[in-house]
Amino acid sequence: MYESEFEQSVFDLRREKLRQIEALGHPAYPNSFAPENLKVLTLAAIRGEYDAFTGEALEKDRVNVAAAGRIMAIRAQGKAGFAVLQQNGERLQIYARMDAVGENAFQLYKLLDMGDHIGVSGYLFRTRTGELTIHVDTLTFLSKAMLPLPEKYHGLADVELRYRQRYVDLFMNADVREVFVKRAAILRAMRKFFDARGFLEVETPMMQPIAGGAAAKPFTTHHNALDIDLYLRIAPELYLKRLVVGGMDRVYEINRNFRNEGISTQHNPEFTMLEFYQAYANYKDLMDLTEELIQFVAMEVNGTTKTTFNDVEIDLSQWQRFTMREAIIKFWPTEAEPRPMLTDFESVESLLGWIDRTLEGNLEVRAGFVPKILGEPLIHLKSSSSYSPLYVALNFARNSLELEQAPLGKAIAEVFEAVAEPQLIQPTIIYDFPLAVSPLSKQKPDEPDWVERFEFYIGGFELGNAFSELNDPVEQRNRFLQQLGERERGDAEAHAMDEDYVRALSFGLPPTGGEGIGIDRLTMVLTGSRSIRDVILFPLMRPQAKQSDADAISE
RNA sequence: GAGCGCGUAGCUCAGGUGGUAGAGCAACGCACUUUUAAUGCGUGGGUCCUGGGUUCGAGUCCCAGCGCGCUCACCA
Repeated sequence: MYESEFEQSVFDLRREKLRQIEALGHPAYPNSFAPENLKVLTLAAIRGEYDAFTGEALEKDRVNVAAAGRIMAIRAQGKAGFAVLQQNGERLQIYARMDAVGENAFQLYKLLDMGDHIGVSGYLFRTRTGELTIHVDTLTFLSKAMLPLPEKYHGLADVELRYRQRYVDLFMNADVREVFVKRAAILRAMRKFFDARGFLEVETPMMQPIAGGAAAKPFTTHHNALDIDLYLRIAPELYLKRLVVGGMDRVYEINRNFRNEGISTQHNPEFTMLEFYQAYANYKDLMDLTEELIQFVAMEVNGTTKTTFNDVEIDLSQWQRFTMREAIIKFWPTEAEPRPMLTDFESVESLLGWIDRTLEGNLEVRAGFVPKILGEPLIHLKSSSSYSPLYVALNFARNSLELEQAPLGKAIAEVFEAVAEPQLIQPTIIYDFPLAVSPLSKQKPDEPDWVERFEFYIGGFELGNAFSELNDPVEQRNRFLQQLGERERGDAEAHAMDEDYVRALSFGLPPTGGEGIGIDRLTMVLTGSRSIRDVILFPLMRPQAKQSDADAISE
């Protein structure tokens, strides 16, 4: 049954112990723990109630309690013994002595192992060292740990084992449990926030015939009875806006999206997103709402707007706002002058002019920043890690502009991501995005090449994306057609045509603001977790073949 | 997808320059009726990730593969 001899022998020994426990008259797997005349309390409730009581007070008026938990430490001492029970993240010590529990129960006690579940009843007292402890009268066996627990001092430290065997990680490492308690609190706070503002929580399809609403590669699945391929959704966006057309003026959805792309400390193939839509609002309204929301959630969850991420203190009550073009100028590194000016972003020619001045000015001067590789094809640049991201981005922008592979807006967005994004540690809203990278957003009235869209950043990565929704069906159809063009040119992430969505818009979508917020990433920020896998209970791992399977495969 | 690092007992980790594998916890046995990383005495436990190669000899060196982590790319 087990690959290791050690685990198999422990398992066999524990089965023998279970047999002995049954021989003493205790069921090996009882159906419940329900002592007579005594309500079973949680360990948290007992601690909450009696942690403040002195030993004298507990001696004067005896408090009888019943509780259950997993044995996390056990210290036998002749005809008595201590054990520490753990339940729901709370711990409490128990003390069992033969003259109190009787011969039979003490025999049972001696058959207990770390990891077993037991129930006890008895009275509370304080030991010589002052620790609150249950003096056990009756001992009930509940369930056996058939495998040995990890080391009791260091716990389970191997990162891979922690993700693969989260069930062990959770009861061994208290802080892991805390992260997921907070994650639940974050979801609760978000629902509270939106419910209080008249938003309706809805659920839209996760299996979609057209995977729309974002630029990403979808997972494909198949429905047998209908014999059709379906996609796991990459975003709920287009369905939620259909609901706004239908008169649900304020809706939100919190659930999973699936994107068939790379895995990193910031990306899991399935991730949780909050998306919400508010009729008669625009992106400026959502900026205010976003700042309010993040602060509210932080206060509800942590009781403070301060949080520490990557050893940097972040204040979620202090927000900055820049346009994308302003951000490039502001965050342009001084060692890489000339810094661009707003006019440089006006046309392909002006941008190319600035890029050339910048690359020439830096050539050979600052080796760490700009290596001498101007002539190289960009395919090598993109996948190489030996050049500065800034340099790679500038070259990519320049080459794609010269070869007319990308519009001006796409090049500017490229430069922005390389220059500014890593520096956006404190809460920052970046607004006014290029039309070219925003197929679903509404144009700015005075600058038709730019749209009313913003993203917000905390800790150096993007947490949310919002815009004034494009509600002109004719324009939307044109944008889809443009995306189809990019699809034909090989962009697998370009948007597909969604005729029914255009039809929905044709019935009239009111001016609407919509936003998506990555819950996993927000949880990272609020819990100080560096990896997204630390805030997802079961992150996707490559399945591990057993040795016997591996042999079979290789044959 | 690329680069770097890691993989030794159930767990946490040691194992200069190649010489047949070790500690603590856990497990098993004994002692111990207020301990708390309990203590004392004793015992067992390993395909050193997998497969090749070099060598008289490989945990150690070389090659390939697998898994994980980090960085980068894609992306949220």
